[in-house]
Amino acid sequence: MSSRPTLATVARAAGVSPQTVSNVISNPHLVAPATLARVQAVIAEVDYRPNTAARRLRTQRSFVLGVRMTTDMDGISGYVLDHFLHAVTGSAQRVGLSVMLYVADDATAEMRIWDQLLAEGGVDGLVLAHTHAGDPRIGWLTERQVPFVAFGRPWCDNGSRADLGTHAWVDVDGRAGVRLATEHLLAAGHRRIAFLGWPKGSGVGDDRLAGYKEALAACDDAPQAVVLRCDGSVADATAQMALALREADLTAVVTVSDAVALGAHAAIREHATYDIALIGFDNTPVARALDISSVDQPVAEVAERCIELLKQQIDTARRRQATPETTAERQIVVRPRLVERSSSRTPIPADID
Amino acid sequence: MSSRPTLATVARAAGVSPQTVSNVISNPHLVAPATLARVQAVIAEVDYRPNTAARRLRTQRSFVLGVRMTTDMDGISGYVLDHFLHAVTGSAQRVGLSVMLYVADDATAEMRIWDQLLAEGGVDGLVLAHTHAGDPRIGWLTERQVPFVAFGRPWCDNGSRADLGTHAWVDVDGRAGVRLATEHLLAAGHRRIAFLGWPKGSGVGDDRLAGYKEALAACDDAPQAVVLRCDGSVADATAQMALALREADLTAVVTVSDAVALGAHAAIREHATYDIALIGFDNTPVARALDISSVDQPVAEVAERCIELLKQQIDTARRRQATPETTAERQIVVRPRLVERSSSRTPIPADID
DNA sequence: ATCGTTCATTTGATCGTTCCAATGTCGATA
DNA sequence: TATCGACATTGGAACGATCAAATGAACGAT
Repeated sequence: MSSRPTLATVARAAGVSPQTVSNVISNPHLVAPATLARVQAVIAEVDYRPNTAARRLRTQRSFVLGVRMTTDMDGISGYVLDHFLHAVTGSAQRVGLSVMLYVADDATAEMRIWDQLLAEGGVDGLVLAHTHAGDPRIGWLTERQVPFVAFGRPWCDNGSRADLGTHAWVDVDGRAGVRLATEHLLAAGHRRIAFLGWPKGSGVGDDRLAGYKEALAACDDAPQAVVLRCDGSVADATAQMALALREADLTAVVTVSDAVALGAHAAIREHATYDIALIGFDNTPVARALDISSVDQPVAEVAERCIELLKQQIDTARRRQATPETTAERQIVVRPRLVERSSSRTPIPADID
Repeated sequence: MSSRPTLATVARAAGVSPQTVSNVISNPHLVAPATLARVQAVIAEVDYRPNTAARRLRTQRSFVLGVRMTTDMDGISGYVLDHFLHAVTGSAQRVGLSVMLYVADDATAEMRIWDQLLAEGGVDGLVLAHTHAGDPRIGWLTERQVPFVAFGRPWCDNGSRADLGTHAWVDVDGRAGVRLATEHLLAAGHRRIAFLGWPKGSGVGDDRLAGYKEALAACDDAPQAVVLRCDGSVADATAQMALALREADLTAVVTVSDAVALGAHAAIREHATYDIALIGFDNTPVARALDISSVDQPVAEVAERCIELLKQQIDTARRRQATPETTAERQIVVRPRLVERSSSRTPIPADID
């Protein structure tokens, strides 16, 4: 009934003290080369693995990140968060951290859970998503000096974009993404391009819309902007798109999301007399399935950056230093890319324009 | 600079020994009512929380479950696993366990990670998905007596259904689900119902197909079975459905998945001269968005059962008893339900039949 | 009055690691 | 030769809880 080897076991076998074995594992540079090799050989031979519970107790660190498990009822866009979570787990794993999930019904419940996790020493840091300006959670974490990073800027949902906070976040440049999509259509010769977005006032939605306008403004021909809006659901997207098809002579549409693109797709199939180019946003399986071009969020890169920022905070917080980086260095925007599919390669009708 | 209170702190304040405080928390029934109340008052007052690292070190348990984070490239069906993960996290949380994620590229990598997690004392048990007959992982875990439970039966993918293993699993009765869907259509008067499934040989797919056949066989009118197959992709589903529409006079279709339903939906919209009833499987956001009826997998219940089974194993494994339950008691099948939407309420054309 | 039980509580050891400070060794410098 | 500093290693304590066994008190049975 031999139980797992411990530091002491290895130490005895290698003829050194437990502390030296500990150093071999955590601070190899403190150990003389010859000793290092010998101890490492013993470690390999007896298949020693450090006990994380003991390490956590002694170091007062958990090496664990907390992430809230959400299920967007909207669903189609939940895909992005799902992939983000996957990427975060991978990135964390690579730097010796692990990801622990929790669920909470609302912000209050979430803070209650944090309180517990932090008090019990369950987590060293947190990864957030869906932050908004004035989000109580941000203040809560900041006050308590809890290391955390958010996926997404804390947009103001009233339309203003004053305060992007001082906390660490990583976001995808939605404006650049939509601009990319619009420019792609312009380059293909389209001159009657609509943008089908969300209601005015959503930070993310307005940002993406801005990208559309920028692209048009930068175009020599200066085509007229056609801004359509829907509530974000597939059904309403279909309705609004159908309506627009009756009134305007469009050759292309850029949508604020793939859910909306799906709705637009249906309307086009049903009501358009000729094929209309379509580009969505998020590059979800639905877009892939229906061969709809879409703007792809580089979630893997976002995740990698998040973990970097978080690890920095955790490491410096431990040494009780003030965080040295400036706010700007802790707020990162990454560029999305356009995934071209057949939906944006439709021929432009000759009799239009 | 007051750090968090410990057992000793509380013990001193309450005038008892640390062990008594420990009992108040973990075994209240061992403590006299008066003492219990007094200690609990102190605990509340100083806001004491037990340190998990210390508990884990002493008890040699982690109270953590490992779950592999996957991202189905198929995507649309990834939705089910996503919700399952959410539910598992919630159920675990409710019984004092937490969920830790890890990623792995293949079964070998996964076992390597397990080896590490188990050796380091990182997890007490595992939750698996996507098991199949002869899955090397099942043997690996069984040999090492690691508590685990799987979502889904370990189907044989060669068509036989001999061995469902002796390990614990919870699955959704796909056959019953499709039978439910088919019966619903039969009750509505449909007599020309097709089933659009996956290629022969997939355990899950064949099981669902069996439900279709059962329903038809149980019907007095005994309509003819029309079994269509596609590779599971949206595109191929569209193609196969379009083909079938040209050859057979169908009034309704049941599909093996929502991805396939999406494809069928497109084909119907494009090629059918009259509206054809449609029922999918998985009740994903896509089905909801397009108002397609679908068979809903009760993932919350599956998760709850999984956690129950797992907790049992963990608790008994710790006491080094042989697991008392029989295999049958550790293999649970739960029934899905049909979510009716407009896609299955289409009128039946009069000139057919 | 003594003994044996049960119940409530305490004592002391232990889980496996890392922190902190001390020790010993060596070569370089004065 | 004595002193210093840099380096390699060690000893002892501590992290905060629980286990296992011992103690003490209360109480009915003998």
